[in-house]
Amino acid sequence: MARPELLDPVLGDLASRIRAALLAAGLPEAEADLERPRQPEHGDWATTAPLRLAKPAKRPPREIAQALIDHLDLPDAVESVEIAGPGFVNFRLAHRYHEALVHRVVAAGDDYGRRNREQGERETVNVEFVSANPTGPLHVGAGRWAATGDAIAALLEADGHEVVREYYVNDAGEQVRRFGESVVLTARGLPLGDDHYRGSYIPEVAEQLRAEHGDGLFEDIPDTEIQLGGGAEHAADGELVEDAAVTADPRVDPRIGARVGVLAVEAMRQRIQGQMHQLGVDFDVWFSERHLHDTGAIEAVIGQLKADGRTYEADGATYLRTEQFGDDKDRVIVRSDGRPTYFASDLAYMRDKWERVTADGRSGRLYYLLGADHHGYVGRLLAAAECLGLPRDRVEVRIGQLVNLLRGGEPVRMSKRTGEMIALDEVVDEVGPDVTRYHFLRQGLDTMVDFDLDVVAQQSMENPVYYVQYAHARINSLIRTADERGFDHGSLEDADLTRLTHPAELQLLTAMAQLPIVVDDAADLRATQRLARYAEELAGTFHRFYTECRVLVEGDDQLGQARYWLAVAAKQVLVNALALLRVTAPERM
RNA sequence: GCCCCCGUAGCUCAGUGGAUAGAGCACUGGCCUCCGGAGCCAGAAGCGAAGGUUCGAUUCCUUCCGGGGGUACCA
Repeated sequence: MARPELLDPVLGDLASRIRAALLAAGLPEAEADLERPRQPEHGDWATTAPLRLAKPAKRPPREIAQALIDHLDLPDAVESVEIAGPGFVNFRLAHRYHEALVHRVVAAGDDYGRRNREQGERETVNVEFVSANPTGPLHVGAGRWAATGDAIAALLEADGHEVVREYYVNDAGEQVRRFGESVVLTARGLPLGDDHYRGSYIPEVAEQLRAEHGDGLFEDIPDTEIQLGGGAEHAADGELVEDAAVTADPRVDPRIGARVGVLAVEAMRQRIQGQMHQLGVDFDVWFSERHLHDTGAIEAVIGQLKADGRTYEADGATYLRTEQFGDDKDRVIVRSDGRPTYFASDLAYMRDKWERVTADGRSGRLYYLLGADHHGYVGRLLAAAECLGLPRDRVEVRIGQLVNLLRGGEPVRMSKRTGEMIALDEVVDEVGPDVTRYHFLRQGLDTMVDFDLDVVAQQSMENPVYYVQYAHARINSLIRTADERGFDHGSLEDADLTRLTHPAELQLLTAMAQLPIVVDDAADLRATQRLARYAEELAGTFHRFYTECRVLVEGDDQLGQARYWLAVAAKQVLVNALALLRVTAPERM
């Protein structure tokens, strides 16, 4: 639950006065909640304290409400108070509150809506998202995690926390060698096996590596000359070769497959980084799984878990006792042949992240954003956190439903096996980054999203992002026109904001006042759609204001100036909301 | 079998226990020679079903119905 009283000094003042009044009236202690009534006629803010107190105080709610009002020392910023319905107490803000808001917004500028936290209340949050395997380009679905993870990170930052945006690169394991084999076979012009990766990007990677390393890269070479992973002896590469005993394609020397795989994976990772950047998403950390192998972090965490008595041996394998922490069953971390599982990497990775976010005594938090296809991981990740001794409430795993890619209402088949797919960058090229991001951000994570290329490509109200951007472009046009006509807007200090009395003006002001609360709320719930819907609402109130209230009015400069500054402030709020969604605010469109 | 998500207007979706459940699309009808009509105003239309908790349930719990997804010593 958002706490408006913490974000707005006026509301904070009101809340404490309510608490004082309840106390003075001899009522039991209660939260002085403030919420916004649905109906505008019910005022700007309301408290439900009397309804909550009815039972403990054994008095009717309306009577309590009256007692509250009788003892309430009404602040200047509140114009009126009344009892309504079963026992709500409604407050209407005085006009000076709205006037002060314009000054607040303009003074705060880009910081309006952002919150400062004391050191003790600030968390360092590691937000891990996308983390798709670098064995192929990203598809549209990854765009959802990219847009959402990035916006949640931005919201947490605005809410006063420190954030690290992180991508976990699965650049170790058998899939790397298999990916390498696919590239080698393609480079040699040989047919691929059933287990190989396909798709037009494979020949592209083969060509790129050929250009960078020469043809010899794909040829089998004598044992004495082989070098793994750019010369260094990588444990991961050693494992790759060992794994190959069972699963390798006989046509490709596993050492060649592994070596090419490592290079191909890095090439793919760079393309993914480019895809992310194109969407406006730039990660702070690209964390290599290989790094965990190289540094012995995996063995270390296994050793620690064994020492802590979290494991047991069965059938020659090592199991982690995750079931006692809510997982469906205990999980293997070391296979019977001695190789660690991916889950073991996950454990080492989690420990590494936790050490980073809690370094220097900071208050850390781990946030995982996963697709519904990984929902089975939630239980084991949370159990893993407990096995590692991490506080459970500091590890958050959120699941988002998947994306359906459509064209003209028909599903676009995507199959990794046949390689038939439309990559994320192709989609973004077609419809643009703003539309792509916004389309994902305005819907909750629990809802499955249809991404219809034909619909999304339309520049109409099928895409509310244009509605919001248009409001911004309109304000700019307004300011431009005022300039061209030599309109004297004066200074904000001299503007007579008491002239802003039209209902459309008051609605706009009221909407503008909500941004800090919406940000807090959305950050708290990790719900980007809150912010997107708010931006639409704000744009709507501006459009109505624009239609009903002329700014460049003839013969009333004072009114024009007041409205001019209102528009300037509204633009700032719009810009700030769009910035958090990482959607551009165009001057013209 | 077990687990997760969803079911709100004709369609796509908001709505974290509060008062008369909101937008967009689609449909119908309007918008003064004037700052951008990608806009504004008006109309009609809805919480899958049944129980329970609560002063109060679209929201929390149970069951049922309907739709989507997940269930490895895979990666």
